Amino acid sequence: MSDMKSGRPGNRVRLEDVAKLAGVSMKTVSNVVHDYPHVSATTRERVQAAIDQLGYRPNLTARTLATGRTGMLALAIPEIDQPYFADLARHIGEEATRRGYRIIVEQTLKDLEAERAVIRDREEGLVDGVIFQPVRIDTMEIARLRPDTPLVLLGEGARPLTADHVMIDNVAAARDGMDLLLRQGRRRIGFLGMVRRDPTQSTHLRLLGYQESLLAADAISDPALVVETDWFGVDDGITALRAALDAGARFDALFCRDDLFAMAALRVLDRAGLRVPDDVAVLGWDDTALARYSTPALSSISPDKAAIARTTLDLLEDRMAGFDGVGRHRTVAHAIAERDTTAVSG
Amino acid sequence: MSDMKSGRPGNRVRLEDVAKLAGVSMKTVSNVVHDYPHVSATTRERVQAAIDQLGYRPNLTARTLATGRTGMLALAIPEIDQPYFADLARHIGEEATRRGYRIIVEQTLKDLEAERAVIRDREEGLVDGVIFQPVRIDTMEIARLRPDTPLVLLGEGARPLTADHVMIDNVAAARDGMDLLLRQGRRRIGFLGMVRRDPTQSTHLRLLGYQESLLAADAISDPALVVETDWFGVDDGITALRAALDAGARFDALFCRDDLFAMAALRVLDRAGLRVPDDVAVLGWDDTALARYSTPALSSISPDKAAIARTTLDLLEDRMAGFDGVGRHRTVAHAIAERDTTAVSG
DNA sequence: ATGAAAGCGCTAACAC
DNA sequence: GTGTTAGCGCTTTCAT
Repeated sequence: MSDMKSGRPGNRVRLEDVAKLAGVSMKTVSNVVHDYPHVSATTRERVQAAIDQLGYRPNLTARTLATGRTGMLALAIPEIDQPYFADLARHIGEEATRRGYRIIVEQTLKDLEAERAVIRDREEGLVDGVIFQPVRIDTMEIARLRPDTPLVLLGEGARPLTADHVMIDNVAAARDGMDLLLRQGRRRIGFLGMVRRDPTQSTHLRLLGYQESLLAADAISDPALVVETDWFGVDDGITALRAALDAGARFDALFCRDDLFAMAALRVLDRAGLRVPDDVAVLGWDDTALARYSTPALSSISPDKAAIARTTLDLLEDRMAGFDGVGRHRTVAHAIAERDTTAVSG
Repeated sequence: MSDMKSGRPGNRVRLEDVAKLAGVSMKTVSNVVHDYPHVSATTRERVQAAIDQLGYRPNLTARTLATGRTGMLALAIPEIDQPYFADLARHIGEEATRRGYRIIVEQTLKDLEAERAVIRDREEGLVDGVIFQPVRIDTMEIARLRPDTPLVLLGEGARPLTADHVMIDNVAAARDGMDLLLRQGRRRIGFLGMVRRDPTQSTHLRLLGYQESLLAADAISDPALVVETDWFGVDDGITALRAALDAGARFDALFCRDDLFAMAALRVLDRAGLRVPDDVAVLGWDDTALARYSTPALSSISPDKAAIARTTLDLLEDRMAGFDGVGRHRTVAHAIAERDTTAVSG
């Protein structure tokens, strides 16, 4: 009942209070807090007792100011509720916790100004490092800024020479997915999700792999099989695929830019009375919850998200430790999660 | 090429550097930075020029130490990649940004120790407030701790008198969902997802609403219609529902504890050759991406997540402004997103 | 093994 | 309108 003044700061227990109570100097308390070995057992005990009695917790802000380390990392992504980014955040969050960092999530909402803010905020000393999946911002704009804070880029967007980069090999992954479909004897394989004006490179790279595979397999490569969309997302996918079918397009498989477009495919195909996978196989990308839990379960290109998280943190910790070489690009493994939508009938 | 010493802190531009260059005092620079009105135009200009030339950015940590405000909020949730929490994080993140806060995401992974850490960390001055959806931790354990930092609780778990609380009326929402099903003439309505040893109250409350509706409508209330599961998640749901069907249970509707169990229902019903919604209607809870994008599209109880975010921030800002009354409990609106799985046939 | 004191960069009260 | 200065709470040489 003593200091219940609504919990406002100001009446918090400080290092000095502990020192006073224990009858030692601040340095000694600090030593105990940090498990510094050269402290006599009795002193340690006395100090610990004072800490417990007072319920002392070090002020992290003051520590940050004194040490220059915040112990925080920024994770800047377009939208946390997009299944892929939710998965990514989970993995990066876990890996960060494992290594003793906290994560500040910055949603850019695919907005250019918000992405610029991410880059600028690096300079305010709030975080030790930044993990950033840009969508809109230009490579050179990132490169131009002072490298005040370690930065690792994710995805296929901007890739300035000054920053590290983690991604999967989109072209190779697309080819792997296509090869699976081709091995099943699928020949009229459509590409769903050729997003017009996609500010990132991803769509382009995946389409490239799609084309390469088609060429190598002597399968049908027809512009009519490539379904363009106005933008990302299930609704755009539904509209576009429906229009394509109405226009007479026929597929025996759909290679989708991501799981969201694959969900669109499942919806439209179902409405059109086409069976999956018997009439049309469907392959998604990102291996999100959507893929695992849909019926039929969606096969999907599966980036190794845990590896992305590990690699990202590795690179970032290098930078935080002072490494300042030219930007490194790391390619992380991918696999194909084979489920119902590419099952071989029979 | 001057201070390119790898961007390590220490050689950052400080307020004092700006003051020196502009030939004014720190206070004046501070005034300019904060848009303090009483600064002569010429002075302001000169200072701004110095700021731009040096690329000065205020050190947020120092500001925090001086003001006691961090401008950060902690969002502690079980798992960011669970669709409901991803949605929630999106809304809370947007609302927080709107009000000028950043969000630190703390994943507790439904782990008791991690939840305790959340409560303890409040005391380290890292954040101005905490938004916390507990799963394991005991009410009294939360109540016992010093209320050093404003706290708002989410969900139906612990509800100490000392903390504010935001939730939807689970019993009423369950009844609303059941009434929809009953109006359609469904009589053998099952409850999928009676999670054994659910550490939260949610399952219990939803089941309560389910029963109340059944009773009020003189519909069939049969323990065999309540499908128990070992734990949360699609896989547990699939196992449990399959077993129930094998054991002879028959439903014309499934009221599911959440969208994950509803996805399980769609999978199992499909495999069993039962049509949705003609043979069996399915209703989920949380209105996540899973519901919107599945085929058939899942009807789902829809908590007003934007309202949850707004209300939560309102309460938190009250507390941060010094309010220290007894814990307030706010009930937020819910609706039913009606989609294919409860569509009326014909 | 422990203590004293000088910062870390900013804010805000108080002077001028 | 602008300058001085004393903190905010911790870390960290440098003594002892």
